[in-house]
Amino acid sequence: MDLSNLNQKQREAVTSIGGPMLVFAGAGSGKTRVLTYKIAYLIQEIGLDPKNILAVTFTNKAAQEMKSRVHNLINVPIDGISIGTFHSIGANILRKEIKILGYENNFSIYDQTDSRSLIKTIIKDLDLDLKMYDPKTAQIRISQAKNNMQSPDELLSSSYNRIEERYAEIYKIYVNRLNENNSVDFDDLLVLPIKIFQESEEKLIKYQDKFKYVLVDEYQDTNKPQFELIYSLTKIHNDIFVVGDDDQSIYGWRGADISNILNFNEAFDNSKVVKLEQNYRSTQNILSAAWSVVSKNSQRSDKQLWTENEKGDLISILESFNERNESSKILKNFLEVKKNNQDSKNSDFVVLYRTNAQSRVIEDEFRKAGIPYQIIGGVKFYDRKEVKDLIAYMRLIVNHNDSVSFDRIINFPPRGIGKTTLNKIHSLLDDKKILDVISDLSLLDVGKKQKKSINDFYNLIRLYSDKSKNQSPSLLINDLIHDLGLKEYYMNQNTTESNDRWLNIEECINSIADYELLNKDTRLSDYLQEVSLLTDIDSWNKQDDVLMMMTIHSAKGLEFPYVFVGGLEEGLFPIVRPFEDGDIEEERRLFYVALTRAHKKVFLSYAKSRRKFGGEPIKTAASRFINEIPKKLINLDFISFDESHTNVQHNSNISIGNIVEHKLFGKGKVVNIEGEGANSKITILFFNNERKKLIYKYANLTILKES
DNA sequence: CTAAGTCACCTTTTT
DNA sequence: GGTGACTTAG
Repeated sequence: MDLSNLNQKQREAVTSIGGPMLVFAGAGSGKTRVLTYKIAYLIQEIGLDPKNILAVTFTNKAAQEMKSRVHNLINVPIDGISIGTFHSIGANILRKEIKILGYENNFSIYDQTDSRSLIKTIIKDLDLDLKMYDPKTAQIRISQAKNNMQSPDELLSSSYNRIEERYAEIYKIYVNRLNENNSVDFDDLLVLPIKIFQESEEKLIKYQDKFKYVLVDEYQDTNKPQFELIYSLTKIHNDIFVVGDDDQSIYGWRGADISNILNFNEAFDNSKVVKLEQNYRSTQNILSAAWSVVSKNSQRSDKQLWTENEKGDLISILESFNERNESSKILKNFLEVKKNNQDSKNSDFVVLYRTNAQSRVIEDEFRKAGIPYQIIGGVKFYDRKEVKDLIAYMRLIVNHNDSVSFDRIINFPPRGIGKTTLNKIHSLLDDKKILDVISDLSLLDVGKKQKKSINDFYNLIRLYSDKSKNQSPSLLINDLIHDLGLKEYYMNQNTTESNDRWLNIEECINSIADYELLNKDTRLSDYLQEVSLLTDIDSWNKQDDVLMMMTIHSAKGLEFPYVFVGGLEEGLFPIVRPFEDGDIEEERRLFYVALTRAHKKVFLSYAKSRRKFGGEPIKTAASRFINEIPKKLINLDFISFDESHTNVQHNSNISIGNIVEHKLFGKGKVVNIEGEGANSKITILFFNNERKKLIYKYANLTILKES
């Protein structure tokens, strides 16, 4: 195999076979190349069968790309390889083995919304107050417990008050309900395979034997179950190869444990470490800026990127009056770069931001200018109501236990089944399948009309269930939509909104057809699994010449010649939450990730005031991260004040983050300010955890500490 | 039971 | 400025 495209370190990583290896791969150091060559090398030079390789990537898209790159390198079919995200690999294992745990292999995969609505039902069933026992909090607690691999009983015994105990109780019921619904949530996709391996030595050996070589990308963002999974799979043969960069660890908030990478050689005996420090992506100036920022972090492995690339442009700072102004400056600079670089394409540019909410204003500006763009993230296609409704039909057709989907569609489109009737159905549930409950309506005490429509619904689902055994998903869905009269339903409303909804249904039909084309002999359940694990980024077509907009989290692993980062303001990036020392080091790593996406040029932008929730503008200050970049790397010419807007009043000396005292309510922290001056409304989170909104001029606050 | 209208909370980040 | 939960009139 020709390895002349690799530098010496990369070659070492590729050719050193056997035993655990950790590759510290800095941003732009050829990490993907190393992984691709490694897989190709294992197949071609070592003679490993592709089906004995497990490769974990961070997105499904990355998996697809890796597969085709390896194929291009060695020209041998590698269809047998197991490659995908942790979640999709977990799902595939469960499809085959979940019977051991008392589920059927046609299980549904619940997303966050589905799982939250199940939790909500449970809290209501327990007659608990939804204000006191918040479904969202419960969901977070449960997810954390699962990611710590804590059982409901373990959570219960570690609870320190009544409320926490209740959450543990909700957790316990939730686990049972999922099981009764023959459904799993996202966390289960990681945790249940581990459980199978714990309970069945035979299965564990089977998979240890199958996955003779295990490779993991973005290792710095693995969490406890993910570590556990690969640890148990590789325990015997020890052939594990991981690639990562602790400086790019940005998923701590969802349980990713940076110590997985920092302590790799303690977990895996006799491991080797290779550091890739030569960067091929960015200019020297960008790298120096990135370095000056991330080196402020205390918890990091020792390494420093270097490059042979030219110094390049300085980093430009764009200062704006407000978020609208910011958007137009981004647009203006985009147009200018394009003008000065005639061969640059729209797709050479990306606009990054900390939160999805920031995209709207920027989007407006580019739409008005007629620049084609695509937004990744935000409200996902498969999260839309109409799409979820359709998916719920498919799920119930496949899985008759799925009560969450049942509840969703029993009265959609409206067929006269209300809350009362639904409650009566649920009271007959016991441990039956939800669909079987309505197979016999003699026990159900509801009106004639209701009975008729429930019965029609039952027959419809049964009919399509039978059809699904020998009809292709796309034909099936077309018929179903026709039978439900969905087109008429949306068209009759004849609003822009309902028209949009119908278009989304059509897009959904297309996506099924596409999926069918790419995957022979697809069953409905395959498509459903695909859909639940798909993210926006997976559907991004790189061929399209469009400018991209996305959060920095979504941009992980991507690169662009020109990068704009918007909203570099204290409180937004880095984001800070009252009474919680948010992880500033993780925010800094996020900023590092943002900078290192760029090949040629970075624009950092901030606004001096910004609206939140469409409310009054709030004064904002430039992000500390901007000040962490040495002045010599910054192009100050780009700082321009908007003269027309300089007469802003800023007479109140109170600002977000101040600790204040109120005569009546005591001490608290300012978390929000709406408006300016004496009439501004100050939101204060008092130390007794009460939140109050006060008018500044009446509140008579004493500022105890400036933030 | 439905549809239309009001309200509260929201925004970190995602598989 | 958007969503989902709750309310109220038919």
